[in-house]
Amino acid sequence: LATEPILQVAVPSPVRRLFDYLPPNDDGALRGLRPGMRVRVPFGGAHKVGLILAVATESAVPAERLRRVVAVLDSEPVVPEPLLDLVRWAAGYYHHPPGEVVEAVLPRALRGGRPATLRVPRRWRLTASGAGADPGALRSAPRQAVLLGELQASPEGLTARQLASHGGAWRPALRALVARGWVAMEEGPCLADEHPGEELPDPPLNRDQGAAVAAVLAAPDRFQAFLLDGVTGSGKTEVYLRLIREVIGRGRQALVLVPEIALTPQLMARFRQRLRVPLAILHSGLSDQERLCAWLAARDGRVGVVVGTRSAVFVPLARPGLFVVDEEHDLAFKQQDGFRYSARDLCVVRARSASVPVILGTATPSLESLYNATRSRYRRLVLPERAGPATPPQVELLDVRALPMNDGLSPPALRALEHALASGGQVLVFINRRGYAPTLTCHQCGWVAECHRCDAHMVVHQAESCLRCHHCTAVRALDRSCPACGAADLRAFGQGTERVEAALRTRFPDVGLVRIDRDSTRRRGSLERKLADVRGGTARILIGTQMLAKGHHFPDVILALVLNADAGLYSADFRAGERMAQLIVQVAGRAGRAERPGRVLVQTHHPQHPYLRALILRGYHGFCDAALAERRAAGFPPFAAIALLRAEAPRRGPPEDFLEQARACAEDTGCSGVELCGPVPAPMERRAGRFRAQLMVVTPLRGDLQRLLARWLPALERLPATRRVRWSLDVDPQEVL
DNA sequence: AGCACGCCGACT
DNA sequence: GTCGGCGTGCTC
Repeated sequence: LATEPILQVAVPSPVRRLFDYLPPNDDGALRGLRPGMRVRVPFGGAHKVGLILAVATESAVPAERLRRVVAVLDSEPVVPEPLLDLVRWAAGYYHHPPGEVVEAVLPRALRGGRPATLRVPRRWRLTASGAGADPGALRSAPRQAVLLGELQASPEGLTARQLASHGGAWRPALRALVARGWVAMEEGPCLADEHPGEELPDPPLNRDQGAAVAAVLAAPDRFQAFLLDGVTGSGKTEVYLRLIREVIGRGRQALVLVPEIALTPQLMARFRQRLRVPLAILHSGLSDQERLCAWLAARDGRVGVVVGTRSAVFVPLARPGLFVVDEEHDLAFKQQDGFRYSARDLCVVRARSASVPVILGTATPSLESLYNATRSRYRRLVLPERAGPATPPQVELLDVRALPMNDGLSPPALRALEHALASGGQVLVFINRRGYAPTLTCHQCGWVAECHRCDAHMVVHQAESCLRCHHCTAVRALDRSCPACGAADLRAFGQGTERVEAALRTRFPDVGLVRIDRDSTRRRGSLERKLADVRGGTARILIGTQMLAKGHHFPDVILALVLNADAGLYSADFRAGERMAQLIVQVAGRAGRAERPGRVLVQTHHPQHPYLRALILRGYHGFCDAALAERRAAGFPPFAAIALLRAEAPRRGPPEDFLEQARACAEDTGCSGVELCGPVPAPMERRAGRFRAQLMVVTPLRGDLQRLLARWLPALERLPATRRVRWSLDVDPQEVL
């Protein structure tokens, strides 16, 4: 039949295109085949579950090669149209196979082709008022009375199946009990309790907060991106809360993205106290069913707010009203493998197509966002003051050149530490390296413990008595004598959190101390326990990696020491300086309150470095001015758009061959305004046993980059050399390593 | 990515 | 004589 529709399907495969199929043979299947429905299709030898992205009237594929859909898996689209738009946009922008983009969007529970319904049955249980209800009020409603009695006997709630097993027309009675407010339906563990006992009163907004709220509410039905640039403690969350409540009041939903799971509970707790709507959490720690539950609830408009990490940017929303990206500068919003999307950037794209505001909040804006604000693409809202009675900490450089160092601590740093402890305060020691020491070396022959699979040193982990590679999974026993010369004179060089902890325990044996890093918080609940020790005052010295710099506030910390800031100054990655500045400011933001302003000491061997000087003398925005001037001069982002083509293989040759051919392909496209850098070996060429190389594409104009990529990728895919490497394209890479 | 097909070495 | 190596090509 000439009139048969052609279904353009995204099939899970690394191929950068859609596949055309004919509708299934069974009768009636033609009715309403629409984009967003899942279909089972023959693909190669097997069957796969794909998603219809478009329905066309004709195909470029010869009719004899078209195959038929085996089954249509949904009677209604599972993915609503606005989210399909995001899929199409993202697949185009990131030049990623649409089938893999769909995999990122669809909850795992829907990828296998099972019906888009929860297997966790709904339950009904008594509410607080239902538990205290007087059964006498139900004298004229015997069914309700029976039902109430059954529910009273089952505090964990009853499912529809359980209720039906008692026979009779239970549904009207149940509906009546729900209407009385005595019984509530429950979806499952992913949805937070629907109604908190009491809504806390609003704290007053200060002038800047009020202005920020008013600015966003001035046009709630129009797309506008706001950069909420507020120092730590300035009350950004309160601004989000007020806006979210307005949005909910208008019957709309809000999506709030946070960089990591650890930050969701505190934000949820706060939202729960203040918002009388069902909330959903979405992060990688959920089970498939919990995730599906939250996803469906958001899609069907049954929750007012979704709080989630990176992948939550793909949650469908029935009535979006506001998007919030908290800590927008955080690297965690960029997926670092596979489909390398930026959740922050996609959030802005979503807001634009939904015609609603998006707020990017942070104390340390990324240079991209700051630049967007100066170009008026974003509107900047500033919260310059801490909301409570706190004063910003004083940041000072500590020139440690030629000073005798004790386990990474200089004498002035130790004196400051002693002084702070003596005056009854807490101290935070920040060192961005876990383990005991980054190097183990033989003092007799110079042998260094290296990873067999990476171009990296093994890190000494004293507590586990082992050597670990921080770039792959390699672990081995700590050598007792030198494997090269046999001498029993191995020494650990450099410092990690574990060593600083040991040194400070020896020096301050009577002072409570906690170490917070990935190693010491691996066990469930241990982070919470440590944070409780800090808040309760039993721990007065906190040592940790950047885990410590995120989210938590420690009001009794009156001194923060940054031990190794220099790592960010001379890195191969042009963003390293920006990350260092953000980290220092974030660490500084953890400390101090009004009566005890905090002090931050940054140890450095480069006190004259322009980045550090700008940061100390003129604050974070002073640093940004300096860094932006340098980026402009170098022609780097945000003054250019870049993409990185990476390749890796077990041997050294193939990645460079492939990238060399890729470079030739790029030149053959004849695109102008494009600069190709490389191919060059990655800064750590061998990692986990694989050799890595990269080719960077730089264009002053973003449009030129997209034009090039659109022509380049099809040519790249045809290159025979792709067979011998694993390759990937990273548009807007965050780590150029 | 999988999975086919296809052309050259060590085994029953 | 075959089982099987992984090089190349395709998936509507």
